[in-house]
Amino acid sequence: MANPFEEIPELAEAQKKMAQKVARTAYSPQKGDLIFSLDIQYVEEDAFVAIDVLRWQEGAEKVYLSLQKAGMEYRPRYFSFREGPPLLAAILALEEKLGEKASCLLVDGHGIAHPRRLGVASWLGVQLDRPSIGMAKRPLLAVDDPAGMERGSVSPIMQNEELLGYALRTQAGVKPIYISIGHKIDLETAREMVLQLADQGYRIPEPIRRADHAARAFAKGQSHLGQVF
DNA sequence: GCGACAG
DNA sequence: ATCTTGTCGC
Repeated sequence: MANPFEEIPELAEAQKKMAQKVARTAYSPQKGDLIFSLDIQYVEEDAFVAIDVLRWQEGAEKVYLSLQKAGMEYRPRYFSFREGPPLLAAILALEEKLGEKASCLLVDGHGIAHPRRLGVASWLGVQLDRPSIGMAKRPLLAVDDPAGMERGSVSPIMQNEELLGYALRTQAGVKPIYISIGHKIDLETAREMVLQLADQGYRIPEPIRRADHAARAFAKGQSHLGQVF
């Protein structure tokens, strides 16, 4: 690739169109709601997907593993077209197996805190028409660090006059993570849920950590941290 | 003109 | 994301 930062007009257009479907409606998690937290490790084009399943305010249930294919090569700003399809396929297969659908998705990547407001969390939320939250370890849009060093401190991710997300300090004195709505949720609820899920002293929310660890082991040929389906 | 951008 | 050793710290 001569220039990996080059825009892809057809996909940029698809992003704008899908971004118009993002709903900022409220979602209030209820005790017992099924939450899927997702991560992928890649070995070339093989996508080793891990889905952490938990019930809100009840606790972790299990991690599931599924081998899928990457949607395309990685390109900056087009991450959703690489990681979205394998996540979507794995989610649908798992919901079929469980006979139950997730109430909300927690995704390792951005939601609307994206140049065209279509990060992978929004892509997935719109595809499934389900509440989703984006949670990234690095910013895509410019943002300051939260002024406060205490757990829960935030600073706004702004684009023009619009609030698109927060840099959120999940633990005192650690680097923030970057959260935004994916679909069918409001930013304050997303912030509260992520903070509540990052309750074990780590910067990254527990269910995403579990998915990351399980996907890592799975990609290395081990599946002892989850159930393959 | 050059550099840089989730995972 | 992945490629990769040792090293520091809880």
